[in-house]
Amino acid sequence: MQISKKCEYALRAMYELAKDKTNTPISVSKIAERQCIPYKFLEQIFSILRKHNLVKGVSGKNGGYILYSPANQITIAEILKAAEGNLNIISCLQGDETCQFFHNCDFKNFWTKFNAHIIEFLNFFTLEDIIKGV
Amino acid sequence: MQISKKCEYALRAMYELAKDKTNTPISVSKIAERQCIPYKFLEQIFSILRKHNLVKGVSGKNGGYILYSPANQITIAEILKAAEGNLNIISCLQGDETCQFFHNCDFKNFWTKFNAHIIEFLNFFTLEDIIKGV
DNA sequence: TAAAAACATACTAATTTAGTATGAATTGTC
DNA sequence: GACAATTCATACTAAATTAGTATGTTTTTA
Repeated sequence: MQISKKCEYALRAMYELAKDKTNTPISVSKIAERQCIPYKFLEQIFSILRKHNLVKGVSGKNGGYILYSPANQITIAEILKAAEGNLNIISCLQGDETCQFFHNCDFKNFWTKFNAHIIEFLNFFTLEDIIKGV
Repeated sequence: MQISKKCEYALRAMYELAKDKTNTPISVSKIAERQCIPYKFLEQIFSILRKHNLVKGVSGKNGGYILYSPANQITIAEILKAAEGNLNIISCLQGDETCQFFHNCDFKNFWTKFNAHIIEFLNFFTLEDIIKGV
């Protein structure tokens, strides 16, 4: 039940982009430095964020990344989902049928509600909210 | 952000005890069999649950475990917290000062709220609720 | 006294997480 | 056109965590 470094870094990186109002690309190295994130690890994370259309990459000199959408339209859920792959708290919720009790599970209702509760929260807040201090 | 097997097993084990209305001890081996949990792993889990006063152990032949309190007084939060050690979603919330931003973190408000949201949910439901179908 | 159980602790194997390494492709500047 | 700064791509490795085993001792009932 821990938030991974990857998720934390993804959020912090997106936050750095969101804070910048110049709308010019910011390089991975600058963000890595500002947020104390290992450079090469962050490069990987940006690659994922780009593939999920959360950022746009600008190649070449003076290149970098910018947000794909306005900060008030990017939810925390989207960022975490991209970084983590999914937002399911337990594998049966993503269709892992290897569980003995997959088709008759006394906990499925509970897990489903719990997961929905979490996702509802993460969907509610955007990057803009973090900038405003939550 | 995944629920560990340990947590899942702890919940299932507690649930097995809660379902039994005879109030006589149930052995680890019976619960392991009923819930398809590796026996020795489950023994360890019960040891933890006992230390957290969630179950009482009865040694010797015909021994086993019984719930420490009525099922409607044992919350899911208590069980998960015992199994996991804590319910913090991110290490800074449990006082990990190694983070660069420990004293000035733009995300602390958000994580605190998120964590509270999760714990509130887990505190609300008891074992009895699971038996009733959530 | 034998069997069935909890209780204790150390070890190991598997998996996931976090991070490195290497290099190709793109683009602006001199 | 060369060079530098950047993204983009992919494979590898090291550290940490999770999941599970192994080897006992102690307690209690029949």
